[in-house]
Amino acid sequence: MTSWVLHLDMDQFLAAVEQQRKPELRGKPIVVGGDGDPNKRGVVSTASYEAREFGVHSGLPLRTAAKRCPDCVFLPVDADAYNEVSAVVMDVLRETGCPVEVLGWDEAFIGVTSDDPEGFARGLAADVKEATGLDCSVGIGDNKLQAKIATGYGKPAGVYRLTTQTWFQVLGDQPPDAIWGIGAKTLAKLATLGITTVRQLAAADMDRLAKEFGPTTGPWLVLLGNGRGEKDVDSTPYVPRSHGREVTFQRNLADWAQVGTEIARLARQVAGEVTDRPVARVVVKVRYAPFDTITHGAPLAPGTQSPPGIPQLYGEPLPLDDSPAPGDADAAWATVIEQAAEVALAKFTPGRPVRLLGVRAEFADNPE
DNA sequence: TCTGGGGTCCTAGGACCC
DNA sequence: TCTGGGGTCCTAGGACCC
Repeated sequence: MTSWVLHLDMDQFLAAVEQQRKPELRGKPIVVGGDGDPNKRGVVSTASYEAREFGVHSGLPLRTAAKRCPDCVFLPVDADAYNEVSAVVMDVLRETGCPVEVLGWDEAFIGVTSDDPEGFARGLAADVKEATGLDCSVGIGDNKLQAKIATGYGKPAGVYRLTTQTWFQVLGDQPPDAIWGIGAKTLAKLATLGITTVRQLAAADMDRLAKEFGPTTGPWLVLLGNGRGEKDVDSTPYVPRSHGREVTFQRNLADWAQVGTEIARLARQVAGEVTDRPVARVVVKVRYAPFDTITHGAPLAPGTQSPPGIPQLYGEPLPLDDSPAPGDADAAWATVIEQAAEVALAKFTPGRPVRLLGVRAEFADNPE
């Protein structure tokens, strides 16, 4: 018996969920993104395969998508619906008894020991189809990197194996951004070093890349080029490091007083959603027009870091709210987050038109 | 008509300490 | 006139991913 990493990825997940629950949309070009209005600022989250024929893909501005595909049906992102289907998919995977590491709504790694990983993968896909009615693809590899890349070759609704044995045969002549973790910037920088293929990246000098990309990233890139990666599938539940909210305005904000109002609103929203963990810092993000983005943060004072009912990490715990007016503790907590956001906002230079504002809480009890 | 919203992790520079 | 060197923590920004 050999141990494998499998990577399962739902096909055109958001679009497939919508077509599943609205049969009249099946076989049609549909786009899920933003609030479903292609005249507003927003991008495509998922396009159905029919829409992709028109050059519509994830990340494309909705307005551009509407131009390329005037007959596309545009739908808003309905997170509750996708969460529900996602939970069904992940439960099917966990029923195998294998370790399952969830990557998002529609992806997971599964650690499998088998002499027939293709058979196992096809069985999984059949179980997912039976439980949800939806197609998925499965990649098989010696590690997570290989499995993740393999899935792309399996789409749609297929199974593909990519191993150390076949790595260079499949990817050797591909550009480095064929690898998960290498994007446009790294691709361009590698090109300036004369590295334009996976094979060349694999053969590159680690010290040279360490000088160019830093002591961790440089050697890591060479390992990626060789198809090396983590094998361990970790099924322990994921612990978020931060939680935030951001908004892009349909029209840029010119008035800085309005910026303050919006930051306060976002801060109180975040406070209302952070109810069970202490917060170390609040970070405010401002995206100016046209698109340059600045962040500034402010730490929470020890003794004020925990939401109501949660012990402080340091200092005296806040008393539990047993006053005759329930909600006082919640209001105090919202004020703590709002004031930290105000301190962070004060570090910005006011004046320029603002396109996006965000507030993010960084937890104080993150692992490592 | 530019370019969402939710995140993670790494790097580099300054502060600070011994 | 000369102002080391190492370590750690904090902060802001960059790159990437779904």
